Amino acid sequence: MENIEQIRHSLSHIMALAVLEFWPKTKLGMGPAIENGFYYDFQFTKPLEPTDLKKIEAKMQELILQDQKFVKKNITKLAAKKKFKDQPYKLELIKELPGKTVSIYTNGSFTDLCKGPHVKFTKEINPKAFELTKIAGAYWKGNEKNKMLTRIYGFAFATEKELQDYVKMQEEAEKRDHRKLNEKLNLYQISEEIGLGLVTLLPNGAIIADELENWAKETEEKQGYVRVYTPHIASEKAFKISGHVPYYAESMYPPMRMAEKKVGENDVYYIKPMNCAGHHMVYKSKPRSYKELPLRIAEYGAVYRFEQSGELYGMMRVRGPIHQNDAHIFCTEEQAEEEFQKVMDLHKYYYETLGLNEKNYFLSFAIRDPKSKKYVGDKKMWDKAEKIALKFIKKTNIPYKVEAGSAAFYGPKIDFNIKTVTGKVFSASTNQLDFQLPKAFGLKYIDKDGKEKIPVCIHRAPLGAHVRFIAFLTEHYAGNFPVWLAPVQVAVIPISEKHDQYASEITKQLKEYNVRVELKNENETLGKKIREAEMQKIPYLLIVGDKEVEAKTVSVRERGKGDIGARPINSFLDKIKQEIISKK
RNA sequence: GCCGUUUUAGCUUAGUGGUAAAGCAACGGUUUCGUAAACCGUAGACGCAAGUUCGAUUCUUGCAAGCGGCUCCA
Repeated sequence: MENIEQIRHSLSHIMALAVLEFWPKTKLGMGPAIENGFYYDFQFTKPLEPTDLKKIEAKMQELILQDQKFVKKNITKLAAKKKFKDQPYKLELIKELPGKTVSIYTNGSFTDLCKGPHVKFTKEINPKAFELTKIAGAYWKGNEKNKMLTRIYGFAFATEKELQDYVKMQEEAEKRDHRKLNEKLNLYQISEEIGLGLVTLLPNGAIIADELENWAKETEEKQGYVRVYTPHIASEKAFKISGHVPYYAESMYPPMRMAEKKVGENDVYYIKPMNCAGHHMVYKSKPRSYKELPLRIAEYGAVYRFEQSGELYGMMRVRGPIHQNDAHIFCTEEQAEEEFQKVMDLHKYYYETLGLNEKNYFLSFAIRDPKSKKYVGDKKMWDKAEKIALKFIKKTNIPYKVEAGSAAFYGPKIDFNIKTVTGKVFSASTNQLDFQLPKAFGLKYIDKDGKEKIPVCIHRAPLGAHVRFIAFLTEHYAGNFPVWLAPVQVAVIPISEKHDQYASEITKQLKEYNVRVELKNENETLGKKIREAEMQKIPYLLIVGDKEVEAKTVSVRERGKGDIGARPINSFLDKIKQEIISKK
C-alpha cells in the first residue's frame, strides 16, 4: 500500500515535468498523492484547453517509459532559494519549512521541493494504470483569500485492472446518488422559481420526514425532553446577544428592515440560522431552580442559511428549510457528563435502528484555531469547554479525529460525519458543549446554596436536518427504504379488470391499518405494473388474480426477492405491521 | 463566491446557418394479461438576452442554471 502512494506522488512530479515541457513558464504549487490518485496545482500562463489533458497524459506516458530515476538530495535553504528563484510558491514554502535544509527530488530535467518518498525508477509505474480526470480551481494553500490555481487531478493505481475497477465502481456509486435516485423516487424538488437551494419535499419525501420526526418526538419524550415552537424570524437584538451578528452574519439571509418605522434594533429582523436564541429565551421565560435541571428543550426547528451558491448540493446542502432535530439541554456543570453520555447513547440507538455502523460514519472533534478571530467569548471558557468535551468524547470509546479551526463560533463541536456515495463528507449530527451562550443570554439558576449560577448548554441534533438525513438515508439504502420509512409500503396489483374489486377491498383493508398502499389498476400488463413498482422500490407487491380471489389470499412479491408465495391477507397484515413497529 | 465544464420535450439522447429526429414518461383508444417494458394514435423542446447575418437552435458575447472541484457546513 505504501508503494501505491509513492507511485501516485511520483506521477504528480511526472505531470509537473510534462506540463513544464509544454509551458516552461508555468508556476508550480503543490502536488500530493490522494486517496484515488494525485493532483498538482499550477499557475498557467495561458488558459488550458480541454484537449490539453490528453496531451499531458501522452507526454507523461512517454516520460515514464524513459525510466527516469528519482534522486533525493538535501540542500540548504539558501541553495533552494536560488534553485527555485522563478517559482514564487516554492519560495514561500521554503521560507515556512522548519530547519536549515530542505529536501529536493529530481527526475529527468525536473527538480521539485519535496519530502518524498518516491519510487526509485519510473518503470515501477504502469503507464496504463493512471488517467488525468479533471481540471478544477483550487485556492493556494486552501485559503479563499489566496490566488486560485489550476488543479489537475488524476486517478492512479498499481495495475490497469485496478484503475478500470475503480472507474466502474464510481459509475455504480453514482447510481446511488440521491439526486439521481430522486428522478424515480420523487422525494424532493428544487426549482429556479422558488429559489436556489430551497427544497420542497414532495409527498414521498414528506412521508419520510414525518416518520423520522414522529420517531424523534416519541423517543425524546421518553427521555424527558419538552417540546416548544419558536419563531422563524427574530429581531437583530437576539442575534447580537447570541453573536450570530456579526460572527455568523455572512451565512444568514439579509435582514428584513421595517422601513416605515424609526430604525432601531427591534426594527431589523433576520430569518433564524439556528434555534439557539429561541431556546435560550425559553429557558429565560421564568426563574429557574437547580431542581428543574437538566431542562431539555426540543424543537424540529426550521432554519435557513444563506450558503454560497457553489456549495449547494441536492438535499445534502441546502439553504432551507433546514428542519433540525434540535434540542438544547441546560444543566449544571456536574450533570453535563451524564447528559452528554445520554446524547451519545441516543445516537447509538438511532443509528443502530437504521442499520448504520461505524463504516457509515465517523466522529470528529472540531476545536477552534486559536489564531483565528471568528470565535466569541474568552480563551478561558474555550479551553475549559474543549478540555471537558475531549474528556467526554474519550469516554464514549468511539474513534474520532480532531479538526482544528472548525468549531462553531460559540464552542467546540462533536460531529457525526457521513460520506456521500461520491465521497463528499457532511456532518449528519452535531453536538456541542457550550459555556458561552448561556452567559451571553444571562441564563441563571438558583442552586442548593441559594446562590445564582450559570447553566451549561449542550446543543444536539442526532438526526441532523431532515433533508440532509433523508439524502443520506436514500444513498445508504440505495432508495430501498425499510418498510416503516418507505413512502409507499404496498402496491396492490390486480391481474386484470376482473380482479379490480377484490384488489380495492384489499387496498381498503390495508388503509384501515394505516399501511401506505397504492392500487395499481391502470390499464397495463402485469409485467409492466410489476416493473414500475420495482423501480419505485416499493417493499411489497400484492398480486391478485383468479386464484387469489378464489382462495381469499394475496400473492406476495417482496422487493428484490420476487414471489414469496400466497397467504391470507390477515397473515400479510400481521407480518407488515410487525416490520413497521420494529422499524426493520 | 471562485476555477473549469455543460445546457435540444418531464427524462435519456440525435441533428442542422433556412425553426428539429427518436425512445421512455404523459394523454386517448384497443387489448384483459400470472411476476421487471402489449399494440395503435395524440400532444410536447432548441435556458435567457444582445450581436453578426437576408435568415441563428446552430457563430460571438453577456447572464442564468446544472455538473465536477476549491472554499464552507446540519
